[in-house]
Amino acid sequence: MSAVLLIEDDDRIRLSLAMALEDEGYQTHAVPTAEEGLEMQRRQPADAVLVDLMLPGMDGFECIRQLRRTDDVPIIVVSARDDTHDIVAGLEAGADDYVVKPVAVKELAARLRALRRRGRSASATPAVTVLTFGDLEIRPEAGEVRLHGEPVAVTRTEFRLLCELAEHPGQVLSRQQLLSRVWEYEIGDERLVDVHVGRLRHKIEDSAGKPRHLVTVRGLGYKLQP
Amino acid sequence: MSAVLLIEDDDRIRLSLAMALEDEGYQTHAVPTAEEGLEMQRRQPADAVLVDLMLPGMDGFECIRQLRRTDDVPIIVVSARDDTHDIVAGLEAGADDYVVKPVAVKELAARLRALRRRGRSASATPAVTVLTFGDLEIRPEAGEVRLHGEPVAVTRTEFRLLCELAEHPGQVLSRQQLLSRVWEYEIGDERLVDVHVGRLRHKIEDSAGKPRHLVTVRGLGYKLQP
DNA sequence: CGGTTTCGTCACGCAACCGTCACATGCCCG
DNA sequence: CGGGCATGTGACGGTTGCGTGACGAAACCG
Repeated sequence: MSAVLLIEDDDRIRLSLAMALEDEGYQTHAVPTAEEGLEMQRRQPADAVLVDLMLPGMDGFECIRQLRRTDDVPIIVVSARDDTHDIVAGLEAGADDYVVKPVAVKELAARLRALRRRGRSASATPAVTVLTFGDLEIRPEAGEVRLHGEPVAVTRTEFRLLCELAEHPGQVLSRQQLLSRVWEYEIGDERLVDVHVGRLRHKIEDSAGKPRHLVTVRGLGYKLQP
Repeated sequence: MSAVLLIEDDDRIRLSLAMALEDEGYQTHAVPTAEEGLEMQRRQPADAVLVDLMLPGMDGFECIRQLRRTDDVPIIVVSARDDTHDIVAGLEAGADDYVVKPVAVKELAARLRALRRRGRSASATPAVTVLTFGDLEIRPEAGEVRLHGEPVAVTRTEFRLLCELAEHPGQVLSRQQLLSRVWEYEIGDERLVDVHVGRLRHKIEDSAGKPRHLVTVRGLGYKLQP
């Protein structure tokens, strides 16, 4: 599965294209402006970018140039304008391909595959597994936790606790189990777990009062909701 | 200067396109059949191939597949047929791009440049792997490190440390793992790693206080961020 | 042989983290 | 409705982890 970022201001086209891409098996993020697209790509890089040229605010050409300053991601221009001048300008700005709307999604998918084949191998891409719980991402090998794509600072015990829960999604783990697996205490104060769960919640929950991920099951323990 | 092979059966198009490409600065070989094209590419490989789909004898699809068996050269289909089915089939056969006739030579040239930018395929360039982490480049074989394109003087242990981290981008490596892989100490003072990391940081980070690449993950170890 | 670079060790100090406790809050059930 | 128990939370030392500067030994190089 690969992720695609779609930057297109026309609501109808954006939504329908996004849905069509999802159907083709692409995880799609769609935004209406170049600014949002750049922000998105910075926070959560996609594997390919589709960009319209005529956008409110920053236009597509400038968007491509900005992207190219830091990113080697495949870029396809998807524009209604079909004159040679625009095509050349788009490609010269740094795009890899240029298609004219309306375009069949099958064709887009084929062009994405062609680009991926060709794709640069040199740039370093982390090969880390990601455990996803809604807007919460956990990368065990990277020692990293992200909420809404933003890295969250988590301490070592909190991280181990979170990983332990994440390895058993939706399953309740008792305080005793957690003590034993995270702390390697066979006996100890179970309240210790509460404290760390509490601290963790403030970091990975939008509202610590009403946790959506790290839920307590009264009398039994805690679990991490998918 | 780069050489282009044009495979197109229509005499008028072939000749006019070849001339136009010459004007754009491409050294062009134009042939009317797939068989001749393959022979040509075998004897005198061009840097890019333009191929029509409807050809007498072997058709364009088969021609592309044959080419791809031995050659990683950029291929652009130049066809009169503009339906999705053909486009997808052409790209799936191994082409990198597909344009519909009539096409402006300026556009063709821009697409060739875009492909060349992306190019760098295994067979085209000698494999000097370069690991890129934003503005940081590491060439293991060359024993070279560059920051913002500027070479940075790094000692031998620092270099090996850096390579070890770079080979696992985004992954946390513990001090113990680093000691064992870089120093081949199975036991030893883990603080040794800290010291070298610290020294390395002063060289490859713009601000050693707030490292952007060589990040420490408290309680776990270090990692190199893409 | 003298100077320079690199390496490993050590000690110090700051900052972050951890575990404990005490208290507040909320939930269950009679 | 109210007691009792389970859980949340805030504060507070003690501890640990990490960055850093200094130093001597070893290696390297002219």
